[in-house]
This record gives sequence, structure tokens and C-alpha cells, in this order.
Amino acid sequence: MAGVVSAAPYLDGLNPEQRAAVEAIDGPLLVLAGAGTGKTRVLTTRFTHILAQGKAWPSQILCVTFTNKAAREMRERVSELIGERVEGLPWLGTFHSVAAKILRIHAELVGLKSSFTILDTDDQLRLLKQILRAENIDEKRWTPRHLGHLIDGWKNKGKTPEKLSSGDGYGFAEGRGAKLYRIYQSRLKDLNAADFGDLLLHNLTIFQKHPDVLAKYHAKFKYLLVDEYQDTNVAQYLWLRLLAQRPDKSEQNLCVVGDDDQSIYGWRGAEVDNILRFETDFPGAKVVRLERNYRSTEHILAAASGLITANKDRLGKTLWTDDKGGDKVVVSGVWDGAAEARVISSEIENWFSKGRKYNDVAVLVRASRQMRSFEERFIALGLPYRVIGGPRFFERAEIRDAHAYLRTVKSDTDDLAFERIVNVPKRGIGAVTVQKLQMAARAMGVSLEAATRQLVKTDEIRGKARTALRAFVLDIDRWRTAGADLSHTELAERILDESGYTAMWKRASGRNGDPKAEGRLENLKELIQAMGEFDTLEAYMEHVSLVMELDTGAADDDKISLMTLHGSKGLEFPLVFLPGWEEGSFPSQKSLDESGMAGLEEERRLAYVGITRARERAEIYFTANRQIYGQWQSSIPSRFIDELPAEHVEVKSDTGYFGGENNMAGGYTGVSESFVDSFDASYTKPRSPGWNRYQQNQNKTIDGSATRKPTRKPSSNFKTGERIFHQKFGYGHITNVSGNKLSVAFEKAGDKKVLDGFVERV
DNA sequence: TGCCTGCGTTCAACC
DNA sequence: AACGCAGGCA
Repeated sequence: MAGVVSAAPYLDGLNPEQRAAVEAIDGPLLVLAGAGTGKTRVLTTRFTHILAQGKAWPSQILCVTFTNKAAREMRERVSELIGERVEGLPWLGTFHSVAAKILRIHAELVGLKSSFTILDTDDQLRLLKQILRAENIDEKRWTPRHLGHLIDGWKNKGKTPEKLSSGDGYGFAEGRGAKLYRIYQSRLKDLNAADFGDLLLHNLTIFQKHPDVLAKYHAKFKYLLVDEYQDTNVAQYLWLRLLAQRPDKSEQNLCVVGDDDQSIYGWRGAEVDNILRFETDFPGAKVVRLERNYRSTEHILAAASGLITANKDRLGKTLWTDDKGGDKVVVSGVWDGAAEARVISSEIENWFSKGRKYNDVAVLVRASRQMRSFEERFIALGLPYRVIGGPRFFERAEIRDAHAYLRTVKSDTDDLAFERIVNVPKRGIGAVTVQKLQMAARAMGVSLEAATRQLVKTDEIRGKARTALRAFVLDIDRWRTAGADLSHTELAERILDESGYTAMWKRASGRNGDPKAEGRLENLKELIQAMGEFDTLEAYMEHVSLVMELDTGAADDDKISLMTLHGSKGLEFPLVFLPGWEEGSFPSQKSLDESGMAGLEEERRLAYVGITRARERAEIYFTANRQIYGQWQSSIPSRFIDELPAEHVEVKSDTGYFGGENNMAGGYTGVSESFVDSFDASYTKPRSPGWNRYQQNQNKTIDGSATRKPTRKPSSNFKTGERIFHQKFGYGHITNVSGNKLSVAFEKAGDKKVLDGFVERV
């Protein structure tokens, strides 16, 4: 074999650890791959190696990732490596897409037809809402969202209703949680639908109840590769274990690659435990650690590594790099969110003026709503940018409406789709009529559409509603007939046109001047175009359900990338900006409230992921004032800032931040008065006077938008004896001002403290 | 039935 | 700040 290996050009340039991970193709293998250690390269090379060794055909390798992005990249890189021999890689994809593929084949084993629809979150919530109503449960107290979380949680754990233990769901609606889950699952079956969690869950059921089916997959998949193993939840873990552990213990060729320090999906059920337990689950597993970082300079790597050591729950790795020196990680304090966007934008302009690319630059935010201030600033300055993630194309109302039309025409049992569009555009069919239809459907045990066809024949529904419903079912019939002769894009165009849906938005755009309508019409055009890239409507719909994003295509455009920290995993950029490092935002208060220390550690891993995206330079920002829920609040810099090793950090604060363990600010340098807010001409529809009681108290600008300046002053202005308010400790008065430090006696705590954050004058 | 208005709630990340 | 919901009214 040695001869074969040395003749393999794809192995050139691998370091010894990488090479070990690639060549150990038989038996279970755990690759602990730190950030920037060439994980994807190892996975793709290993894939290639298996093929080159003649151990398996491409169709015999199961390779799963979490994101479509990762799957796409794997596919491209493997294709590159193996050149023209590639005959498609049918079993390379996300967990959900592979599971969906398997479920389509065996759908009847769990009571579905292979044409089942995949429900998105919105459909799921509407269905849950209906169920709660039908069960006479107060949806204010027990919200559909709440129930949805509960059910998703069970599905993530691999629990079908039968597998719930007696205490499960006890806390929901007086112990009715489990029953509601059962009802929900049976409704899904009636609707011939599956939600995201079901894709995996049904797979488990099939594998567990039908060993013959499982045996087929054992025979089929000779090798299994798993990316981001630290992010697998229990259901995914069980799924992999079923596929990998053959009854005769032969050929457990499962290779998992992961990094416990980059586990950031605890909220969706990821269990870091899975990776910690691997050697127990698969006795005799080899373990390879990749610790040489090829991505970042020394300071960046050291800053991130220092931060992550604050986490208790980790396997521990020591990343190293040959790339000594470089820029320290920059930490800057700014006045508010607008200033943050301004400063970062001008840094980017600076970077560009030095001959670097916008493509080199990423702005990574904690939550997608933080993107807005950056978008506004980029637009104002004419900086090119792309948003990765964020509000998804396929989640927009107009796109879902269009899909609902297509689903209705394709299936006469898709109640959720039918209900969505029966009165869109308005046809004079109100809530009362829809209610009647639902009751009739339930009574007759048929679909909404079938019930409608029945009811328009009787006098149950009269007048305008009856006429409208009649016309509507006739439309559906006509579209179904037309569908036989037309391509799916032509059909879609025709439906949108004849239903009056496009016209509805055209009207809105013309008369009311609704500025969003124009965009919606463009989205609809884009939708038709996207459909054209698929051969059939079914293929398109599958893509929509599982991918939920449009290929943003043209990566050759030079643009700044704007995305969430979660969305940035697996990417790298020479220059990375990390705004919004304030307590409450990052680490997210919600995460701390819900998950305590585990939540904090996950937030810290997220910080680690953020910093390690940077190749040359990372800049962290925090603000003194931030608007939260429409209210100005003072901020406390994130504790993660204090946890960065000081010798790898350069502080550029100009907001009066003081204190902290690193005593990093070096004092207040004054807020520049020359900040000029860019004029925000964004249109908001005027509502009734006093539509928001907060707004009544606010000043109005000429465009009607509300402004209220932060009440906070930089701390250096304070004098002994002054009464102040501190976000964390409440009211108190200043006992001493000395250099950068304020000593304060707090009323509530009753003791003196040296402040570590911003204060408010009262 | 549908629009207007006021009130109350929510506001993390992804497939 | 942005939405969803419900009650009042045309």
C-alpha cells in the first residue's frame, strides 16, 4: 500500500497529524480539530483517500455536515480532488437532507406517503395553535411557541410520544404536554407532513422497528464521515450509532471530526457529551488531535486561547502557530450603536484604501437584529456588503404565500397551505367562514379543500363568501389542469397572476406607496428564477424546505460580509469586527437565564469562534449606550473582554470606560462632539397618535422618527458626593474619585465598590 | 368582512 | 421598535 500512498498527490503538504487522520480509514476514528487546523482539508482528503484506495464507491460513503454551506464546500473540494471521475456524491449532505432522502424511500413505514411535505417553523406554529384551540387551552398562558419548543426538545432527544417518560410535559397545560404531542404527531400524519425534527425521528423509528431496512444501509454505507460532531444532538447521535454499529461489530468505519471548544448549538439540543463519550461508544477508536493552526497570527490565537481557558468543561487543546507577531486584538469602546457602525465603517474604508479587499472583511454580530445599524451605515456610505443568514429569503411572507399556492395546487390535502391563501389576496372570506370550513372538515374527516367543495353546494355559507369560495376552487381546478401542459415556472407565474396575488402588491406599491411592496414584487420574480434552476416543482420544494437559502451566487463580487457569529463558523477572514460585546447582549442574558453556567460557557465558545475567524486582525467593540427593546440603556462591557489575556490586547477606548481587571481603558478621553448622525430617511407608516406610549415622550425629528439621546454621561465627569445609578448595583453615591476609579457606596448593597462599568447621573 | 385603533408582548442562534 | 390580537365601527 505504501507505493499507492506515495503516488497520491492529494496527500502532499499534509502535516503528520493530518496525514494520520486521513490514512486511518479503517475502524472508528475521532479527530479533535481545533479552529483553523485544516479540518475540512482532512475530511475531504480522507474522502478522496478512501476512493483512491478502492475501498468504496462515492455512493457508499455517507458524509454528513450541519450546514448547507459546509456540505457545498465539501462537495466542491472532493470533486476537485478526485477530478473527473466524480459521479455525484449522493450521500453527502446535511443531517436533515440525508434523513429526508431516506425517509422519502421508507415513508410508508411511519404512515406517510413519500410525497410528504416538510413543514417550516411557521406552519408548525399555526398547526400547534389550532391544536391548542381545539383542546380549549388558553393560548396566552400556554403559547404555541412554548409547546413547539417542548416538542422540538423531545424530538432532539429522539423521543416519540410513546417514548416519553411519565414526567415529561407535566409542566405544560396542567400535565397535558404529552397528550398534545401525540395529537400533533397524528395531525402531521393526517396532513402527510413532517417537521424538521421528524426527519431524524422517523428515521430512528424505521431503523429500530425494521432491522431489515437498517441492514440494507449497513450494507450500503461502508464509510461514515461526520463533520462538527460536537454539535450533534441525541437524535443525530442515535441515528449515527444505528448506522455505524453493525450487529456483528464488523467494519465500524465511522470517522467523526469536531472541536469541543466550538460547540455552539446547545440551544438546539447539541450534546458535547457525544464527543466526550466517543471512545467509550466505539472501543478501540483511534484519536488524532490537530493542534497546529494555519489561520491566525500569534496574538489572535493567543487571545482566543486565553479566553477559552475560562471554560471548565472542555477536553483541552493547545493550539500553536508558526505565524509569530501580527496585530494584537483591538478592543474599542464607543458611545453607542450608531458610533459603532460609523467607526467600523471608517476602519473598513481605511482598509480598502490601503489596497485590500472588502471580501477580506467580516462583521460578526451576536443577533441578526444587530445587523441593521451596519446595513444602514454601509448603504449611507455606499460600501458594498452581503448579508449571510439573517432574514431568509424563503421565510418572507410573499414567498411563503407563493409556496402555499403551489402546495395547494399540488396537493388537495395540504390544509395549512390552503388556509394560508384562501383569503390572500382578500376575497371576502373571513375568519368566520374559515372556522366553518374547519369544523366541516373535521366533522367529515376530510381535508379543508374537500370540505370547501362540499360546503359551497349547500346553504351553509352564503353570499359573498360562497361566491368567492366557488371561484377559488374553480381556480384551483383550472391551475391543476394547466399544470399538465406548463413548466413549473410558467405555472407559478400563471397562478400568481390569475390569483391576483401580484396585483395585490402592485396596488400596495402604487397607491399607498408601501415601500416594502416593491421589494416583495422583486422577490417574487427572483422566486420564479430560482424555481427555474430545478427540473421539477418537487425538486424545488425539497430544496426550499431543506436549504432555506438562495445561493448568493457571485462570490467574485467584492463585498463586506455581515453575518451572525453562528453563521460564521467554518469561515475565515483577514479582518474581523466583533461589535456589541456588552453584558446582556453578549453574553446574551437570555442564555444565562435559561442555562446558567452552561449557557455562559457556550457564549464564551461563541466568542472564541468569533475571534478565531480572523487571520490578520480582530477588533472587538462595546458601546456605552445601547437601545434595547426601544429603550436606551447603559451598558457594561462584556466580561469576555476582561478575560482576554492583556498582553495580546490593545485598547482603544474613547468612551470613559474604566476599571475592569485589566484596568485597560487608561481613562476617559472624551466623546467627540463632531459625531454627525447620518440622516435616516427610512419610511415608517404613520400610525395613530400615541400608538406607542413610549414614543409619546420622545422628541420627533422632521421625518417623524423618534429620537431620544442617551441620558448617560461618560464617567469621568462625576464628582464626590454625586448620586449615581449603576446598571448592576443600583443607586449609590460617590465617595471618592481617583484617576480612573470611582468608589461608590451603594444604597442597596450597603457596601462600597469600585466600579467596573458605566454609570448614570441621577 | 375588513379597517382602525389601542393594548400587550416580545426581542438568539439553524436545518 | 415591531407585532399580534381583540374590540369597535362602517
